Amino acid sequence: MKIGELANLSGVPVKSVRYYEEEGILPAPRRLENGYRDYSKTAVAELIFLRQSRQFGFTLKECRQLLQLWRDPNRRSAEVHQLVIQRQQQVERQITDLTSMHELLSNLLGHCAADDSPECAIIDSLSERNYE
Amino acid sequence: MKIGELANLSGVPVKSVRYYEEEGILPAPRRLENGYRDYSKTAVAELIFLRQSRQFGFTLKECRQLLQLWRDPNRRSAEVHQLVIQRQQQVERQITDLTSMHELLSNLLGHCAADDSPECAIIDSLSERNYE
DNA sequence: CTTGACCCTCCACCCGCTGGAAGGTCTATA
DNA sequence: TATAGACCTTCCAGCGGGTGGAGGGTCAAG
Repeated sequence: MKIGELANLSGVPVKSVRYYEEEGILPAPRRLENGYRDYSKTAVAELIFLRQSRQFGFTLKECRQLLQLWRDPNRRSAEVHQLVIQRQQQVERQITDLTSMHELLSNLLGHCAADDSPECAIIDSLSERNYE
Repeated sequence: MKIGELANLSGVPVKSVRYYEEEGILPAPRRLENGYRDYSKTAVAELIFLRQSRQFGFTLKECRQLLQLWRDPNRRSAEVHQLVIQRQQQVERQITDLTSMHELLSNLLGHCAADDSPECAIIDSLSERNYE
């Protein structure tokens, strides 16, 4: 199968497929006589796995590890678990940070008249030298 | 004042100050006879404002707008308010997305034995063609 | 014989910096 | 006076994770 079909079946753009190959995340496929890349069904599965992993916010580096575990019939599921735990903790941190940011933004908004006058508590607040 | 002192007073790295100038977010300062950049107190205030805005997750483009409003004595506070509202909505979206991601990760983790065996519900789950 | 849909490689760009090379300038000290 | 060290300058490269486009080759249908 050529790269276009692979892209269709996996839901990963052609450009990204070539990028993943370049980055060594996917193995270079064999080539047809005319130089076109020729993929097997395995590649479809790998790319679906990759796409899903990316959707969970794993970096390409982490995806590479996950993919290696995916390929390895002797993997220890604890290793996979560990990677996912790490990712989850990162997500938790991000949520915490964004939540406090949201609160701060609410505070700012609460003190702004939001009218035609130039007085603006938001501007004033952002001018203060906090958290240095 | 030279760029190092400005950096110290504002809490913005020297490299970033030059970058902001290059990007047209900060005006180019006058130069000393030896070619060194020479800043006024205003620059300190601008950079503090910029740093705070960045901490709230505004892009540099948005920071440029905010800074223009900051400088403009005839600004309408409604404009500032609008930018902040937009940012807050973005934060809300991010939190929503991360929260559902967190939930999905929890599901994955719940079904994984996390031991020495290769069977792994996480791997299986990531291999499925969901949400296509 | 041409059109259009593919495919190829290579280079540039996005954002928001950060690091480093290679060099100039200024002050303090031996 | 020489030199060390702390500054400052410009320019170029790289991060992650792609995306867009130029400039070309290949193939099947009409």
